[in-house]
Amino acid sequence: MAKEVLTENLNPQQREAVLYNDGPMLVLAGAGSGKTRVITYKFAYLVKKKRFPASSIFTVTFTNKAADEMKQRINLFFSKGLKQTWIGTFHSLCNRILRREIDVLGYRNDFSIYDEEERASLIKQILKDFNIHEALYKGVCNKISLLKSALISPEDFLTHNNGYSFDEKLGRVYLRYQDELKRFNALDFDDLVLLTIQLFKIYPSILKKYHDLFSYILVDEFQDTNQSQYTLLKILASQHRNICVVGDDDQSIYKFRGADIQNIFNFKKDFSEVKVIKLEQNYRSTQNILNVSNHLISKNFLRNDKKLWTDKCTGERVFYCRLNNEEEEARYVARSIKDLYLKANYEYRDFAVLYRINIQAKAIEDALRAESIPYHIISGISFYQRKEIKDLISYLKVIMNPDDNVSLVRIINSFYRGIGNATISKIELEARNLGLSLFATIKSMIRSNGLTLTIKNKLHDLIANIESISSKSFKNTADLLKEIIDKTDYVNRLDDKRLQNLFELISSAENTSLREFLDKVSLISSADDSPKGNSVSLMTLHNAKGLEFPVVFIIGLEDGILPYFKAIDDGEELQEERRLLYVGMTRARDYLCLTGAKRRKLFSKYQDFEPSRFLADIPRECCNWIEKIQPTIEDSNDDKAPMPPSSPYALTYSIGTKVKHPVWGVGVIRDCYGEGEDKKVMINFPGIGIKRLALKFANLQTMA
DNA sequence: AAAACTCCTCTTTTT
DNA sequence: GAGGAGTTTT
Repeated sequence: MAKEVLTENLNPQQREAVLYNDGPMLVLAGAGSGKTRVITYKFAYLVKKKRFPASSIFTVTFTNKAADEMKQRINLFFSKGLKQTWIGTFHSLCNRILRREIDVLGYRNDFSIYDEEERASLIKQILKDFNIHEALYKGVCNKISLLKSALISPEDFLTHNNGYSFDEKLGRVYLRYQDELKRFNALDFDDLVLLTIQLFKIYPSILKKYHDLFSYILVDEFQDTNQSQYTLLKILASQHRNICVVGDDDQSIYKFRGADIQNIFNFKKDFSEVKVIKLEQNYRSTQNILNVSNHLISKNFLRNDKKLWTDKCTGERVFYCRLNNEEEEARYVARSIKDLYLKANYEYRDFAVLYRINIQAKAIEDALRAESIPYHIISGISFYQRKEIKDLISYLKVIMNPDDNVSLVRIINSFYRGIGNATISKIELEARNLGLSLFATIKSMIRSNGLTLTIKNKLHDLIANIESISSKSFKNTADLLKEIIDKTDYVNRLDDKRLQNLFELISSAENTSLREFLDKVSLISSADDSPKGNSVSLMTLHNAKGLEFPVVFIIGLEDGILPYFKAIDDGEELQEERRLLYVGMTRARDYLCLTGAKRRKLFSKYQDFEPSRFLADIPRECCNWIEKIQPTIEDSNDDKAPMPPSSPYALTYSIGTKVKHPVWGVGVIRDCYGEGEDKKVMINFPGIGIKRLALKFANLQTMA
């Protein structure tokens, strides 16, 4: 049975946001204020009550995870489920449009999509050609991406600088990069949005088609849009002006990737008739946590003022503890986790440790391991970025789009070893001379005589394999992948673990066409990072956005770490660091614990750190403020977790022991206290809860 | 193709 | 001061 659109389930502001649909609306949604709820209800309301076709609502977010969650929650309102919808990320929705329309822009619709790595290898190649130090590629990639997200074309960029500066060179690299992408029939992530804009600007008739198709635009995480994304939204909304954007300027933490917080303020100017709604009721955190967070963020200037409130209780005080060094900090965190785990009714999955930079995780890992606390790290490295996976995907890309030189070179290097860079350069030079693709050039060079026989044989294999695979039709992409593996000796060089990954890739390719599969793997980065097992989560503050945990630790509250030293001299960046801390704090439901170290190792040398300047922005009366700083003497025994087992009882019933109780069944000992006859245990019985029992009467049985 | 050497960086990373 | 990437040497 489909869920009803019951607006009584919403608070007044949420309801207003759902019911209002006479033009542009800006919903300023504070952390934990139910913004996804508003978007899903609004979607359902528009379709069920206002008779908008579901396929006419362009609903856009930033991550696949968010898009999937939204789809799922929207589908609950429709008994049959929706089939044709436009709910997705900017990139996936643009991709969908471009796959249909791109031919007018001089690309074929079997274009490849390049990720960071492929972009980097193309840029490296260009730098080499231009005799520019190749090691600069990272900075060049970044700058080009920022230019593209700011809608500055190579031509614009070249005309706006006037000398032989570095920018002049950068401009020429940028120009060449775009030309090469087109020659390879490839788009990078930025192009997906950029070319969609171009398409609409150059071809009004195509724009008309999509104007007629989309009658409402819903945008999530609007504060994270860059200029090109916002431009696309403006173009799409220009006719009917039915656009609702939801966001929170206080949670804008992706400036370094081009996100422009200014878009929130521009929205009010560009759509002067805008209706602004603030969602300030928070359904997540205790009052203490909100007090602390509100105070902190209020120190930022240039923001839409908001004050989160809750009808939850005051809750525990926010902890702040400063320790001597990173090891002690980590030990403090680990022991606090264990302590809370044992004393309160929390699972390990209820805890998160958040940090500014990835290297901070190391000390925490060591400490958690020492306390045998299970944990997992949520990081950016994904399944699809592994070498063996990307090699296979490159093979698929060449099969779909033989002009894709970056992928072709990659598969030559990984599948047809023995062909070195010298040979590849020779072929590339020839390709330029002939004005042919690399693939066609290789074909012609096999027949000419400028190469050794061994190399010719390898190249012949390459061409023959690709052509034979391309000419066959496969039931699905899994079979295609198997064929590639059969025809090459690639798998012989892989160890078991990598082989296992390949099997996983193959099974994920069942039931999809080549095109679908490549779109999926190109536009997904992190392969479903759903929390593995019941363990503590470790992640950067950036990765924590959108999540929530009952207990949150934020470590490294030091000037130089948070705020990071590179951001300290720049007012804008300092504000972003403050927002980063704010995002971290507002992840917490019940407990928030901040820690810092006096001394830590950074860049392989010990340095002293002052407490974070942000600590001055939070009200102490909401906190428990502890400084565990010992000048020199190693003295860490006074803060050991409360569990030193010494009596015979404690030995048999030490923490973690599985026991069986005649009434409650099997449980795990969480705490053990008291002496002799009065000894009591605290036991967590799964599904029943925590019981405190006197050991004398409990009648426990130890289990293996 | 592996080994040795040198140089460089050292923040965060939705697609 | 470690670790990665690129380059040169064997």
